[in-house]
Amino acid sequence: MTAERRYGEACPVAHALDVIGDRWALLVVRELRLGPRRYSDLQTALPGAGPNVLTRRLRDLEAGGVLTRRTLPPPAAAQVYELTPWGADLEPVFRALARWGVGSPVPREGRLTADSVMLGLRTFFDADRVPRPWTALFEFRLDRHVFRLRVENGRLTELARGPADTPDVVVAGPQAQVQAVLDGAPPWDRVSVTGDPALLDRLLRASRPTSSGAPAPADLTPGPGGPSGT
Amino acid sequence: MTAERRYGEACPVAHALDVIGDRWALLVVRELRLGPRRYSDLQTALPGAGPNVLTRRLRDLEAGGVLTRRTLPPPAAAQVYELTPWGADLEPVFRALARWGVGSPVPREGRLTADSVMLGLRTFFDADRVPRPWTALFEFRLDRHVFRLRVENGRLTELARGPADTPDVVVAGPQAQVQAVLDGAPPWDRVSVTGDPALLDRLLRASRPTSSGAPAPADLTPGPGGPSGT
DNA sequence: CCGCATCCCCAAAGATACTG
DNA sequence: CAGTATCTTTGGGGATGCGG
Repeated sequence: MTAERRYGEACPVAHALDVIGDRWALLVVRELRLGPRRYSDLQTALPGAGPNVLTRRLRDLEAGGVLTRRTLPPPAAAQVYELTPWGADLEPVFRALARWGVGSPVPREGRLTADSVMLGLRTFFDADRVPRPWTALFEFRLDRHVFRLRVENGRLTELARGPADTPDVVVAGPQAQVQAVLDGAPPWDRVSVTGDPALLDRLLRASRPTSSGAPAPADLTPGPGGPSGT
Repeated sequence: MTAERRYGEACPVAHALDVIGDRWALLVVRELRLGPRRYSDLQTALPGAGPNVLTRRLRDLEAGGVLTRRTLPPPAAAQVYELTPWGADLEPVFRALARWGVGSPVPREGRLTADSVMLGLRTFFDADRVPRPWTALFEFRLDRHVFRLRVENGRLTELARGPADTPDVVVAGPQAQVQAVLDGAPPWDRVSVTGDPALLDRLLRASRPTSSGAPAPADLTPGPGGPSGT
């Protein structure tokens, strides 16, 4: 009998870490924030985690009540992992962590999963930086990954995988270049923006990370500091 | 060159986890939330972490910019660890984690550090559940640990280690029993409440964890579900 | 193919002893 | 008091393989 690898504290924080504190655990959850995913999706999204570790984390998180394994109905009998309601309640934790992470003194560098790029828009979206009654529907295509994002009455009401129905704006291109656009750079050679670019600009202004809760600088300076990333 | 034990993602969440995602790291930070502590304080607060692990975490967190090691001025030349401003910015992360953790389907059990008990009051304090212009000064003594807690105009403005100056209420006793009182149980045999008990009751009503952001149930039911813990 | 299970190896964590 | 040294144990990274 191993000496219980948990913290063994009644503290809610320690308890939370017992559930989502293991390596890769929270990143697995992140990849489920935009909807169910299959094992292989997670594998490609998190190449650093070997199959054994990934399986282990999925089992642990399932036992912990964070996610469930569901086998899709017979026609396409694939199995997917999805967050439980309690797992979905981790949203504020992601917001807090992401907002803290962007304030890091050391620059962050490396890859970004497509999900992570899109989640950055949601994490840093600030309703106060947008005209009161504003409604728009966006579609983003990062390589093969397609997302839709809806703003209704100045609130970000939907961010999900899959195409949008009659979008106002479609942004499409290689992930790295779409990322650059979301970070404030002008549309590049291989990025196409279909529809009103002003709508996109408005969205990006509302989604720029700010160090505090303070309003963002008025100008959209390119380079680092964009919303890219959860 | 080892294969870099970090996630290697530009995602702010992954980056945050690179800094505070290692085992014990966040609990070390928790123990510094109420002010500087010495190595031995941390050791007794986190007995599960061996001295080697503790030292490692402290060095890592220092390198990560979360805390600093400071040697107190000559008279009492002890060295203490304390949070940097950026480290102190982890407050919202603790709030989010703690509020998520209390919603766990599996009951949490185990010890609680004295700091953790007191931090629960701050984490779950809700200004909306308190009369608008309310001011009070509390002192809590859990075994040898002394804390002061100040409410000014309905806001929790101070929670720190050390005695209070002319407190309105003093709660003192063995930690386990003070904990029970904070969780809603009536004062036990060895817990003394000096001053107006109604003030304490008012504080505890404002600090009960709620599953959502919803108002707490009107009655103070004893048993599990108290504010105990970060 | 997809969804893992198995194996090997090394780096971190746990435990204990000891030292400036 | 504030760690370092040492040893053992565990978990994670990486590759390969296998059944449905």
